[in-house]
Amino acid sequence: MKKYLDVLKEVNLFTGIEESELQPLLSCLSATTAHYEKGQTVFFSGQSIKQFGIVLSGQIQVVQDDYQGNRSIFAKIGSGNMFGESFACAEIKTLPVSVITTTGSELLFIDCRRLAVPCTKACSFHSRLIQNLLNIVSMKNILLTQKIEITSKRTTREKLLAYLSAEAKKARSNRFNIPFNRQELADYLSVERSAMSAELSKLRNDGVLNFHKNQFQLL
Amino acid sequence: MKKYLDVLKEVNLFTGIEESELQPLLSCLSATTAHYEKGQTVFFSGQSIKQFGIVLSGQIQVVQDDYQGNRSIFAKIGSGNMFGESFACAEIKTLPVSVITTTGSELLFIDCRRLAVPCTKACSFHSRLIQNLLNIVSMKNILLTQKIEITSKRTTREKLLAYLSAEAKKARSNRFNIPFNRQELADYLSVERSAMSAELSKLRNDGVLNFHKNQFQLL
DNA sequence: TCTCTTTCGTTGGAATTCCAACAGAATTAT
DNA sequence: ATAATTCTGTTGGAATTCCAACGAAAGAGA
Repeated sequence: MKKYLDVLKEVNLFTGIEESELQPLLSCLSATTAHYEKGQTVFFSGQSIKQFGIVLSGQIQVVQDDYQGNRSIFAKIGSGNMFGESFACAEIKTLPVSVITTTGSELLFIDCRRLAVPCTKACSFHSRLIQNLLNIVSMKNILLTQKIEITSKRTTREKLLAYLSAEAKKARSNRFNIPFNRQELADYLSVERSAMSAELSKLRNDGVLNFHKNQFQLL
Repeated sequence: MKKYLDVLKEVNLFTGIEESELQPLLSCLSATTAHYEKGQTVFFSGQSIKQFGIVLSGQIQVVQDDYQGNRSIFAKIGSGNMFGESFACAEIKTLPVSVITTTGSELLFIDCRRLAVPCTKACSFHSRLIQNLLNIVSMKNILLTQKIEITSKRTTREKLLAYLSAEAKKARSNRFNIPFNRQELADYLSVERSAMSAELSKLRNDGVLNFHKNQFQLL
């Protein structure tokens, strides 16, 4: 666990927690780690979860597949970030999404109830963690609201522009990289890959943007 | 404020709070009420909010309008429910949505920071409220995820079926009422109203469902 | 370096949505 | 009760997306 302390101290769940408190905290919470290979399913759609995860290394995606084989990507989550926290907190009976690894990954798992309920040791950090968790879940809601802004656009062109504008704003530059390949971007925008490529080419020909692989520039 | 105690004690923010504690709690939090007429804007897109609202009576919608005049409805919220809590908790600088009343409404406003930070009186309910708020924000997260499930479908037919199936599940019956008129339903599903009506007619002719106004039955 | 696999962009046809316009039904206001 | 307004469903054409197929470019593995 020590090898990941550098990662963990940057996790916003632990904001305001002294570095020296991290190890006892994780012990108190019975946190566990697990290694996953690329392409493995961490949480299956339909299951009930009580633990959420933190990505120590690697990358995961939150996805939903329909019966026709269309995949929707809800989010891509990298090192130092959390996943599944809302479902674990709400104690939902059937997870509506799956969580899969897109690279080999080390993941940390924490039981939500143990975090939220003060233990017999009356550890002082429980209330700090709950405050932090409230802030994190609120921020996730804002990200989901932004995703709805994108998926509720009527045309592929509008979805692309909404997404790329948001990425530019996040990068504070009109030159930025996106974290998806073409198929993943199409799945994130819920459109068809080849039609999206055609639309990207049109946008370039119209002088709206330039791109090369995952590098984009808004003009 | 007394007239709404019956409503307030059912609000899940106050779960586990004694009815006798409600009035002092609201005083401690400097909660305020306001009356809005139908069609008024409660929160404007772009503003920064520190307070969230509780609907005492009436109904509000969370919406987003684009420059072409297309409206997306994110949610419709009625009596006894909260709105804006994720944005207030996260202290976001620019609200990405607007909140408007669809009927005359009485709304209660609570400052998120006052709720989350124990006051000088060391009132005991702050930690209970934060636990409740975490649960509520998590549940909102799940509702947003369910909305993305709908808006990420590729066809109007699929969006309708996804939405109506979810409403049936919520009603625990294949006969149920939906809370929208046709234009509102189209805005909620992010599709065009007349095309959606045509698709509803097709679904009825295909023997998939029956409907009359806002009454639906899945076959 | 070569071979195999994956990714990306293009294309044309089928499917679907959007849009404007309209008429009739339902609702609201007088 | 009547008039005005709003809501709903229909229609046809334009616009757009999906889809399958394909070839070229890029990347990975031997």
